[in-house]
Amino acid sequence: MSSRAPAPAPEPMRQRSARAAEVLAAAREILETEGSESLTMRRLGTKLGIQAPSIYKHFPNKAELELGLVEAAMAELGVVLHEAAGGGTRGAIARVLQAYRVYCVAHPELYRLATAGPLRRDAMTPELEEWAGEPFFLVTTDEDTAQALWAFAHGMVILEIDDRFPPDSKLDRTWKAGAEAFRPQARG
Amino acid sequence: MSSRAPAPAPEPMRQRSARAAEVLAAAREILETEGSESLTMRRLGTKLGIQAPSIYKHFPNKAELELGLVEAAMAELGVVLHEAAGGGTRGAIARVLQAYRVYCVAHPELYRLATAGPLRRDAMTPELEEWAGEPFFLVTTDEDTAQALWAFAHGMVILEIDDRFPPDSKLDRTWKAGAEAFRPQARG
DNA sequence: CAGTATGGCTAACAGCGTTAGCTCAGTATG
DNA sequence: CATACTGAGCTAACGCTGTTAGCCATACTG
Repeated sequence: MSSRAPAPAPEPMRQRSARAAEVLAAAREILETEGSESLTMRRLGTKLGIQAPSIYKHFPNKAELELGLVEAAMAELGVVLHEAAGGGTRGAIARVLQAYRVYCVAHPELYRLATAGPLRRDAMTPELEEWAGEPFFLVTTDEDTAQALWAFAHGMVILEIDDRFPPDSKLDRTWKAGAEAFRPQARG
Repeated sequence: MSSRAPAPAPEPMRQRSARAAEVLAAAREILETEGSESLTMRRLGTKLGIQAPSIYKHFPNKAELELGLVEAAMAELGVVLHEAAGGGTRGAIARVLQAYRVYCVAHPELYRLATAGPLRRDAMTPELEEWAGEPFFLVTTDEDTAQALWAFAHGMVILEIDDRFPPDSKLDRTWKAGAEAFRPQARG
């Protein structure tokens, strides 16, 4: 079905202290501008005008801090995808794929952090993941196809980000081929 | 076209000293049985009955050692895929996908190592990557679809390995939905 | 005013990849 | 045979990482 639940609101972000939010913002800036290898506790401390151990007054460990970044990324991506999924069934799959690509390629380090390795569902805001992925279900006819479409999108993005495709690849065409394959009706 | 080059032989592996091969084998065993976090120079040295710095007599650095593992994985995967692609066009896509899934899920740590982050093409055996991916071209009608199919397969595998799908997912059905979507003819 | 939380600090630890420099066995060469 | 060289091990150490312990000042709060 193309209409499921009425998009159950983006989930209230886990509330953090003002200083913790600053830490998170600084971490995000380091990650996005200098890469994941530069996101160290000491580097982060320097950016905040603080010593590294002081960060532990705001986050119990680095994993928890990264989890904050991941949640933010998933929330943002969810918004983008829901916007793309809304507004008519006509070409909805292509729109969602396009939105997915644009957001993820614009935030490669964040996306890699969010999708590398196992997901710590226990520690995450419940149902945030589910909500963010919902648009894929909204634009497909069944949930198997929705998951397959998501896998395609993720594969494309991560391979594009990591520069894994052959150097002369025309990725616009690859995305189009994928969107075509998943189009509900017979293809041309 | 479904018939391209006649599968240009699996590439001769870069020749290494006997001891280097032993190091590589030990590294692989650690990686596959204990996980990537356990693959440290000191742990590897212990397994070989050697001190960590001695490993540098055989490999210039850890990255080069890992690259050896990646090459081995790609060669093995290439063989598996070529076997699956051969033997008739009937259901070839499904067979290649199945082979991809079986091999990668059986070697999750190796696969993650091989596909995480940018690929160092300069240091790799030339065309090994191309050859390993060739089966996707052999079973599709055009190269855009081939790349899209590969992206789907990679997305599925990496998400499955990292346990990223919702807990109750029936992944057999998801794979089937993907194979169905990429089937050359109109779908049922 | 006393007490307690907040948020900094320094010193330090274990583990990581890696380098420098030594040694010793085996082989090849004069 | 003696010499030199090369391969492959060793220890000590460096700089980096995340993290802990313990100390101290400031600022609310009863």
